[in-house]
Amino acid sequence: MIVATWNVNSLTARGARVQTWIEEHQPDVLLIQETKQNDAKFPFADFASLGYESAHYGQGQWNGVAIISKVGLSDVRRGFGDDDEEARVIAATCAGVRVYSCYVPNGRSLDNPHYVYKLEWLAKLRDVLAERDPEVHVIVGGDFNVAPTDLDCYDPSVFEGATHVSEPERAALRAIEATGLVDLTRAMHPDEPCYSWWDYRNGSFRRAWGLRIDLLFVDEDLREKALASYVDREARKGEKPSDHAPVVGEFAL
DNA sequence: ATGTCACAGTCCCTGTGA
Repeated sequence: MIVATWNVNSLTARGARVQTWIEEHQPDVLLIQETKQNDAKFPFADFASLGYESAHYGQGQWNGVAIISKVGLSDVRRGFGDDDEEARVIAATCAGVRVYSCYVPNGRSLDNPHYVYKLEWLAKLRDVLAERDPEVHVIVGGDFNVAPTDLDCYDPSVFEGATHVSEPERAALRAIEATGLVDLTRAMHPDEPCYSWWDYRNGSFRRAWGLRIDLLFVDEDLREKALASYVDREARKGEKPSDHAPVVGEFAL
């Protein structure tokens, strides 16, 4: 089973590239973030023609998360069931695995109310995951907008006093892991940076100025069944790329 | 740090968010 997560930075702008990537990589499940669409615009038919069912939680101009699957898609849940109006999380069951597509708030700056929202959002995600059925496999993927350790950041000195690397954000990720989840890419590549995002500005990609902020958290049994995890840097190259590359996990299921 | 991109509004530019 191949599961990937990809922040596409507008599915409207990225539709053709996303379709090509799916055709070439044939993921069983793709977790998408930042569709920036409402349901009326979401390309359900295009994905269906490739053999995928889709579930979308869209909002329009901002945010928007989706799950597409060719191994079944049921029990879809949108949001946390609270009064948050931002479309940042969708869950579904695919081939018996509970999968989540998450777009964690950016935070903007440490003194911004959006940073508080980010920490509260991550705490809510932890609470949802803490209450899950331990008998069911789970994959929580997405753009977490947090680099878990300094290895996940090309130059920690540049990020002093900034979001994405602060201790409270990293503690929030550890709290999620403490529910029994493993950061798959890091578990399989303990020493390589494995960046997944590069700023569009400054030639960041060619200079390798990246962050690893797109993550796949899996339960401990799935980690044992994992065959590979990698970032597809090719998808960051060429015409009109997203600023994020897909992160892939492969499992013997 | 800032060499970009995408969006909406009201247009071929500006503000916002990332």
